[in-house]
Amino acid sequence: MDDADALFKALADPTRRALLDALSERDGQTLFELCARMATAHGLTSSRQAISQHLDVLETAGLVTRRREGRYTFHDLDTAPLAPLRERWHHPDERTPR
Amino acid sequence: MDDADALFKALADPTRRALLDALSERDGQTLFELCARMATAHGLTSSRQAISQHLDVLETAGLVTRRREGRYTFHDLDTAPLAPLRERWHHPDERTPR
DNA sequence: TTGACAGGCAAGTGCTTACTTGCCTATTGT
DNA sequence: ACAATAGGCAAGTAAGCACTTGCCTGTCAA
Repeated sequence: MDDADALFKALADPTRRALLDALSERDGQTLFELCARMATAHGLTSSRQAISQHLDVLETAGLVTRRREGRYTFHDLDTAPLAPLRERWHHPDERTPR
Repeated sequence: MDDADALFKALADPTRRALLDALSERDGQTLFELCARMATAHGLTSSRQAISQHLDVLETAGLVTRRREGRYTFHDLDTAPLAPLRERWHHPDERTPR
């Protein structure tokens, strides 16, 4: 699975996109913080394990990095893999609609 | 399924992304043209029906429009649904890495 | 008119994936 | 020390999805 495939597969799930939303508001959230935030702010009722597995996928895609400190694991957003996505299929000058 | 979900699901498959690539090079291709292009330029060995179903998904996501003329169905790319994708999760001014 | 061409429709199949369940490890506060 | 906290690991399940198979419709050229 190449990088692009991992990236787009990661973005395909609404829960994972909500996680990126949550992390874009504030970096360094723990798994439990993200679980609470999903339940409240995003109205999702996902279990801890489900969220953890989603974070695994996001980490594989390079969108999330983890750093462990003591018994806490903090999650940070990395938007770098999204950069090539903006270039692709985006040539408004080349195709003027009407 | 909301719009964003349809969009990201559509982008999740590599064959569908290749179809968007092919259509971004030239609009107005027929199903058989796209089949041939997938086989040659993109090295994919997908059947006609498979490609057709992929185009259904892309059409649902609003990324491809179809126009029928006689016995031909021409396919056009529409990048408009991709626009909100550029804004989301990308605020480089708000998060300066390092 | 008849056959070839371009495409549509729908059911079935097998793999992927999101989620659960159950248990385990490590760290911290009292 | 011990219980609570924070999280990891792995197998099982059920739904989704990509693809095939088979057949049908509409269009055009000879």
